[in-house]
Amino acid sequence: MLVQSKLLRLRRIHRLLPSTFSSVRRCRSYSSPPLRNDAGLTVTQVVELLQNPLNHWDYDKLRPFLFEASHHLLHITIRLNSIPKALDFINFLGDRTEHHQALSRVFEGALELATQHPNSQKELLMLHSYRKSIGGRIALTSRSGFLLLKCLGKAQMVEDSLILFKELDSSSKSSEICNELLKGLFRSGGIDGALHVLDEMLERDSDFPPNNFTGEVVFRVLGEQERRGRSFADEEIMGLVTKLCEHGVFPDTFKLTQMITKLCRHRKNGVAWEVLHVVMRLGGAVAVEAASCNALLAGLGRERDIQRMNKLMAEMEEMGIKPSVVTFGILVNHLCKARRIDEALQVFDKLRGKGEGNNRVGVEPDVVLFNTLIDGLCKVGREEHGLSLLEEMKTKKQSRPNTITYNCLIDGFCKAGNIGKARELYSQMIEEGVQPSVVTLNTMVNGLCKHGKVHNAVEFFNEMKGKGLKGNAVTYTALISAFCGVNNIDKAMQYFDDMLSSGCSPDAIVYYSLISGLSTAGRMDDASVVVSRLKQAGFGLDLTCYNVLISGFCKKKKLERVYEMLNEMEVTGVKPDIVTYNTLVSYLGKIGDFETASNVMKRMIKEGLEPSVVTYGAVIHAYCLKKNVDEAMKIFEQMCSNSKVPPNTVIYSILIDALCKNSNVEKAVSLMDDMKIKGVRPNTTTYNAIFKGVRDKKMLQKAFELMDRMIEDACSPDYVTMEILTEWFDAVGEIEKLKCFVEGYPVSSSSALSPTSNCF
DNA sequence: TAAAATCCCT
Repeated sequence: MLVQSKLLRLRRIHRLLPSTFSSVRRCRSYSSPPLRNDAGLTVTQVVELLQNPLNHWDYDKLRPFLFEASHHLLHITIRLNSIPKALDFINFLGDRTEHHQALSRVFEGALELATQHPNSQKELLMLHSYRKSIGGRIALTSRSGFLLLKCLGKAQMVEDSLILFKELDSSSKSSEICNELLKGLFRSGGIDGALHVLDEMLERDSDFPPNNFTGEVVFRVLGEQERRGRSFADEEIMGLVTKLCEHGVFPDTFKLTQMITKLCRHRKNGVAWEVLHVVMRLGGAVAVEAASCNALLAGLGRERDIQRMNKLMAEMEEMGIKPSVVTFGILVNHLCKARRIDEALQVFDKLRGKGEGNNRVGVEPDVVLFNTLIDGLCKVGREEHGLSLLEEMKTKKQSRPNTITYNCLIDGFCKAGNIGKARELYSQMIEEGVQPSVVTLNTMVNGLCKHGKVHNAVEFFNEMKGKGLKGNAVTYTALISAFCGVNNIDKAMQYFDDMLSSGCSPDAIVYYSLISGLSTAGRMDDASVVVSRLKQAGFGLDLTCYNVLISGFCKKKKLERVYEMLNEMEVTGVKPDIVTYNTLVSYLGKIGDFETASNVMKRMIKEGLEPSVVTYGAVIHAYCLKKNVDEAMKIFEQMCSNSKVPPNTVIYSILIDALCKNSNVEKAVSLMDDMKIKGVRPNTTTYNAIFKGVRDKKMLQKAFELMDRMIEDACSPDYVTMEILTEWFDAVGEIEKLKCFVEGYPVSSSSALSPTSNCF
């Protein structure tokens, strides 16, 4: 009976323990009032007693402390001020009593001493190992559990943490302890364990509900960019946020924004939306500020989700969440990217107070907003309007034009072909003291290259190098593509080497442009070298790159290399598209391998790819090469009746050429008429084919008629046309008509006007 | 400490 009542009393004391944290801290000054046990000894006297060697310790004098006031043992242990002595004390008592509370208190004291130690982490771990070595016979107090979990968490000892947590009885568990465990588990990537602990904390009427520190830990982890171990499932994120908010624990603006940003970056707009709305619903405008909404708006904008952007903006207004200048920046950017530039300008005018309701929002447009608009205007060819905004910026202190402002405008004028204005803007920015960046350099170089001024581009680049501005992968891509474009492959290769030796790190695109240039030039060996260099640099080929290479190898009739590419595509998981199949079908048709060509087409259809006009063209071309024009015409008829893929200019040209070569000029002429009816515009190649046919059949009148039609179609003759017609017209004495034709006058004798009079 | 703007390949 007596023992039982004592135990009960002890348990009551025990329950008070979490609140003794602060008193423990106060004890560290070792100035607690003298406490006396039943044997008349004060705490100070006991501490003195324990300073004696171990064999002088008197258990009987100590005993009352063990039962009457075990919490005094904590003070005594701390005042020993020595961890080895504390351990002696534990061993001494452990040999003499079964009383767990006493041991627990002394152990707690030892842990407190360890936290004071300069190398506290090591000492705490040592005490943990000690406790483990005696089989965990020492029960843990709440404070002990807290200290040990904190240290195990730091040491990332997940297993030990979990075991320790399980050992704690539920009355010793507290929110603080759970938080420490969570922190440790998250630190070592043990999400599953952490979620389990959180489940307990988040239960209804939990003894250790989540507090703000729990929120700190959990929300920080949810917002982290990358983490080891597995990441959270969408439902887990939603569940945690919802339940924590239901317990009144909300993320701060920073963490909420970070969480939403992360979700949006991982293309999880749906979850991001839900998260924000849970916090909005449970916490209201106090818990959600514009920054978090901005993060979601930006994510929605990236996915072009206009509807939800509008909905969120409306909700912000309804809840009284004040939009910031960034909010409007995102909105304007989105409208510009959707090419809805006039709506963007309307929003902008509202901010400037130019529209109706003078600036109700109280947000001044900043540099970014101006830049966004200027870029938007330039991208739709309204660079002059952009220029007027530049002037407006110059008059405002808070939004002076910066490098990006000029970059946008320079690019706009370059793309519009106004290189002169682009150069002028460049000089202007230098005059205004706005520093050009590598983007400025790239924009100018690319603009000059795209307008046939490769030499000027090189000059500009060298000039900038002299000013200490280095080029990057983008600069070299522009130059390499330009030199490939004018078939100066050696120069392109030289720039590629320059790039590598100048220490510029190439991106995948610069490799792609060189591979494409080399392949189109038929230099497949060089292309292969670049491919292996690309792989060495850790990049992979993409679909278009494979297509370009396959096409190059086909032209060189290197079938084994084509198959090599196709195999590689399969291994690396790059799925062939219609372009790949068309290239193959076209090649197989040209070498006359109809069987393989038809197998490839079957596979293409099996893969769910519909034959395109190019596929039909390849097949028709193949039949024509085999002099099987009848079969080619049959396919053509099929295309005409199946309106899904109507024949285009190329298909007509192929057939007209083949019919003419097959001496069926009448049919070819009727196809020309068919084109006119169907509204398919012939090009120079088409006319060259039919001219050859009518020349071989000496159908002079038909030739005149076609010449007039060629002029009507605004299609100009090239050197092939002239070759076909000159000798023939010379022989039949009609060379004057050819002159008229070249000048763009009608020549058909059925014309009412006298053509010759017009010619001279 | 998080949220909006510029340049390159097919």
